[in-house]
Amino acid sequence: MSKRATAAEVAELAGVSRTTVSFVLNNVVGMRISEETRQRVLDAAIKLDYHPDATARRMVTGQTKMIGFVIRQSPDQAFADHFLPQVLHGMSKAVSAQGFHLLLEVIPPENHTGVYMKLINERHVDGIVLSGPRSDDIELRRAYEEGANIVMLGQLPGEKIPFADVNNVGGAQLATQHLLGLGHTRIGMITNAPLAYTASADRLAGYRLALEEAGLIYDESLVRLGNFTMESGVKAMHELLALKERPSAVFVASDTVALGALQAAQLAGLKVPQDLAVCGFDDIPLAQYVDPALTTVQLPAFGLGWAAAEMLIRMISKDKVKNPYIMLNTDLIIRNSCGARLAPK
Amino acid sequence: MSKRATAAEVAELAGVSRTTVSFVLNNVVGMRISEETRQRVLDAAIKLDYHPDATARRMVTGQTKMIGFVIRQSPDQAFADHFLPQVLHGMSKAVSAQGFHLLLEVIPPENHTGVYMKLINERHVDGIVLSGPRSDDIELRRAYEEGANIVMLGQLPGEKIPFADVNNVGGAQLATQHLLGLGHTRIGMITNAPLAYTASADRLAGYRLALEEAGLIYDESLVRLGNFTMESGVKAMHELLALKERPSAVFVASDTVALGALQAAQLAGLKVPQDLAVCGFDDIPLAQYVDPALTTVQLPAFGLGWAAAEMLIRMISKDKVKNPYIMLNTDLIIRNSCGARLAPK
DNA sequence: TAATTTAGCTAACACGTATTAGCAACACGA
DNA sequence: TCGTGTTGCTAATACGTGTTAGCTAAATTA
Repeated sequence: MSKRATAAEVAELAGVSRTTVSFVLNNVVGMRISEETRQRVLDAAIKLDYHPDATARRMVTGQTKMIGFVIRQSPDQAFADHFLPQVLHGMSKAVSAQGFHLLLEVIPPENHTGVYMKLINERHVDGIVLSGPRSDDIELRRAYEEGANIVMLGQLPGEKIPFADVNNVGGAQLATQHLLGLGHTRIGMITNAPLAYTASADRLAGYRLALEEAGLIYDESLVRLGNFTMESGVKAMHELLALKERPSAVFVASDTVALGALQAAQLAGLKVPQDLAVCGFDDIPLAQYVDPALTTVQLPAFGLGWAAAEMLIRMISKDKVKNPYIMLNTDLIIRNSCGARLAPK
Repeated sequence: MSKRATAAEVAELAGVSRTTVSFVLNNVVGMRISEETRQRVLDAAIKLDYHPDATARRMVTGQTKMIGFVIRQSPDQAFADHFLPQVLHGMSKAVSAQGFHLLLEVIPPENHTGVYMKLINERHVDGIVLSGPRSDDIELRRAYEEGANIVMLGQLPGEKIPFADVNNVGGAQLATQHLLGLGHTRIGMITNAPLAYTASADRLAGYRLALEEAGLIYDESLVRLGNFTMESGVKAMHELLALKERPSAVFVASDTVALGALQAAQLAGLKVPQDLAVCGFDDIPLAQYVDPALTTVQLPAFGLGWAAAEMLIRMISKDKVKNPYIMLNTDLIIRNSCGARLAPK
């Protein structure tokens, strides 16, 4: 590797001082440089293939121009999730548009939290986006209180830390309203996860809200809990179908769980959507390929990543962030499993 | 944000020199420090919540302890690919095991290549893993010749640049041998992409090799070209089935294309695998959910990421890399579409 | 002509660390 | 007493840049 050229060498070749080189190459305003000198410097820089050293620049500016993306989940889980790539894409776009770079860090939950705090403490980055925050993370809270630049992906109830999240309530409402609009009055629900998960509780709340807005009463006997897996969907649907007055539609707050639910319904001899309407949540890639194609709620994954990174960079730049709590809305993707494409009842 | 403590402040509090602080905190061997002094330094560091500044450390060591992962594809494409998350997972694991960090950079192909060379030129990273290298990338070649630490994910024919790649020949061979072992003698093939793509040509070569090893002659009329999409699979399969002597099995060198092929076969009234055996390539998540579940070749995505990062770090550390050309083998995942689970013919 | 401004540039400092060379005090053997 | 080690520490330098303060000579003004 040929030795790197420094600004000093450029200065020498151009016959000027290092300061002048800096002024020319950074286009510093207010500094009087003659056109001739400027050209000499530029020529020298090109001739020596000079590139300013990012580290030295970091040193003197005090800015790393880097943000960290910390994934605080089991790697297997985080990387299996189709959601992640799109979030990354959004972050990448926002970050590079601002001349920043993206540092990716995966911290298994069992690891001590200090591991990712090092990113901030040792000044590897100017701030972090934290995916999968945990409520028992005391170091996170302390870092925030000490003024660290942190944006969470997903919210922690009762915390004031800035976040970007999906409007789970609204999304569930959307799905439920859609089913209501198709004439269903007895609509079951299977959650995506135990209610300890904020997203899960919110989706249940959205379901309930839609029902009550429509003048229906919320009936707890129509609700079952899923836990991320297809199997939990099978079990839950099985129970719902065993009710003496079974629902004519089911909102499943997770596509994966919905796949299990679909399977259970078909196993019970029901045709979807003719005998039973089903609506999912997440819009996983698989959703459009299963039979019947799954009507579902699409999450703004790209937008979420983009918004989180954008807000973080604003915070770093000391720009005013009017509202550090971002909620992105969802879209309803209508396919075949809900019956909207059949003749209306 | 409370002011950061520096090593100098720790030194003052402990009543020693800054040098001593450095020796103690870095456990420098060969330096005689009395137990009492050592303790005083450690206490002071804790009391001041001291964390060494990564930037200053980079400055003096000349190492960034960072590697860049450059994705030189259209972001939409790169992030839609299920392959990426697993590769990232592998890299993340290798990288953190060596005390390195991972910088993620997405460069759309239309962008000037200089964009990612800045990562090296400006010393943001010690080396890069390049995904989706292009043969017309002259800056890449020049950087390599100048001694830059670069590992490619996937190979560029005729280049000496280190790479980690999947053994596409071997994988295709595996799939074809499997079909041969089931008694098929007239085996068609649909490629994953035009043959200009190395991976595509390699998979075709593996197919041919397996046939010839089995004493069969390679028949070009049984081969069709796919181009990444389901639609191309539909078309190709349609053509193969229209042959007057149609194949009894088809090896499709891409699961996505295979989905289209499956669809076409079923549309033609054929039952898979009874009437036609099909084998895919890639093992996309969908593969196990379609009906029939797709027999396919699984790529070592995690291993690929891990190996590439690992090798790069070795190069950076000036460790001898015995063989800078890594080829990882594939696994055959036997499901239902090939007929291996039926009674043997 | 003297005083002031201005154009065009540079000297010097700061950022926070790792590391080499060396210094003072003391112990020990001859 | 002198030389030779050894223990425990420190002074000083280097890394490559951004930036403030200031300097010289020429141009302008009074």
